[in-house]
Amino acid sequence: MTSDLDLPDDLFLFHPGDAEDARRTLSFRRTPTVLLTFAANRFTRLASREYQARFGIGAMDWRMLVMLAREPGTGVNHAARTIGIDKAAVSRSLRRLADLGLARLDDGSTAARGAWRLTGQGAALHDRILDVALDRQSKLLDGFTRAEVSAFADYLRRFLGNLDDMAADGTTQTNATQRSD
Amino acid sequence: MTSDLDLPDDLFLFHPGDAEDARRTLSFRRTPTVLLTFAANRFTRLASREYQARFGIGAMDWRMLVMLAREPGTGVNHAARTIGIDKAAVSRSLRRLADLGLARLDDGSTAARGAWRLTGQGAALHDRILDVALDRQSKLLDGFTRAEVSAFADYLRRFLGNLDDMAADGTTQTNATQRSD
DNA sequence: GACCTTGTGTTGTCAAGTCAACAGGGACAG
DNA sequence: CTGTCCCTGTTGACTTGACAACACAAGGTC
Repeated sequence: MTSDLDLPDDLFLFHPGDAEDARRTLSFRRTPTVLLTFAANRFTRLASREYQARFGIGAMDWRMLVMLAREPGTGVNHAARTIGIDKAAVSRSLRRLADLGLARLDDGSTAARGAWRLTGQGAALHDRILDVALDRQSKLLDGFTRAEVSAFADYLRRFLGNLDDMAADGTTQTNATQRSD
Repeated sequence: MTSDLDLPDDLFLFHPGDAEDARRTLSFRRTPTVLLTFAANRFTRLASREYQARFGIGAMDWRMLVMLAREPGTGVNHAARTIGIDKAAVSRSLRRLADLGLARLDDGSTAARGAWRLTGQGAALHDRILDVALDRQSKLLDGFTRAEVSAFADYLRRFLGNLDDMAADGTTQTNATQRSD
């Protein structure tokens, strides 16, 4: 609990300089949660548009491709918990991917416990988009040293951990996101 | 352009260990854009739910309260550019806030160029939520030193800057988010 | 003053994701 | 074997934000 000592609220507040009738409120430039939200929204929107235009799938479907590339045989629930979105959205995304011929159910899998994997076509598309995604990311991390990138990722992981703690406090059901590798 | 030298793609890749049929793809733990998206999605969802339950407004409306607290007399377009979301969403949010008696148009402002500000009730609600928001954020930054928080914010700002550059490259219209304070 | 241009705000439509309710299969106790 | 419980996945209703098209006022030019 170092935060109470080291992080006075004042650090994050915007103080109306020449006053008029502005109020004491959040600083946009110094408040991590604000910056985080801005950055993620803009990033997702841009990526979604580009992937849709170039490859015909959205950002959500791309995430599912990665998920299936990483863990063939994944089910809806596991995927939803891993990437932290609703299982309904996952279910619909998988249906889209199946319709496009990019993913399929394992032969032995029932409707109740589906095991999904990429088709050959899906794997090929995944590899193509992966190149683009890495290129985009390298542009977005332009100017970062390797150590800074590591620190950035470390901060985000810790933030996510605290987020899981907070979510676990609020609800009985432990719905915390699973993260591996 | 240090990134090309310092950031080999390999840094971000997940390598299937015991192989089976997993593919080379993005690492979830080490890829900043992935972590960023996860963190922001989960944060917004949790915050939205809590604010809705406790105060009857969503995360979007809360952002507008902050915007109006910071710059009374703001118009739809300026607000949309500042907080980086669509002006249509801003327009509808302002209507909601007006219906709730939390915001109002300046007396002298026309429909075409509206100047919005908080009502007394809106200002009071803003101050109440601000306390909650600061408390939430302090929980989420638990374990961070002051220096780390600064570095975190700095990375996010730089990321956002690169994002704006990328968006500017893609489109003629310079739609970059304005950030002040 | 009439015209054009520009910027602002509103609205219709669509896609995406969440929540809640439900269907259906497995596992397990008796 | 059978009933119960739990877990998984699907679907419908709803909310939110994005995109695009439009209406409209303001300002400048001739």
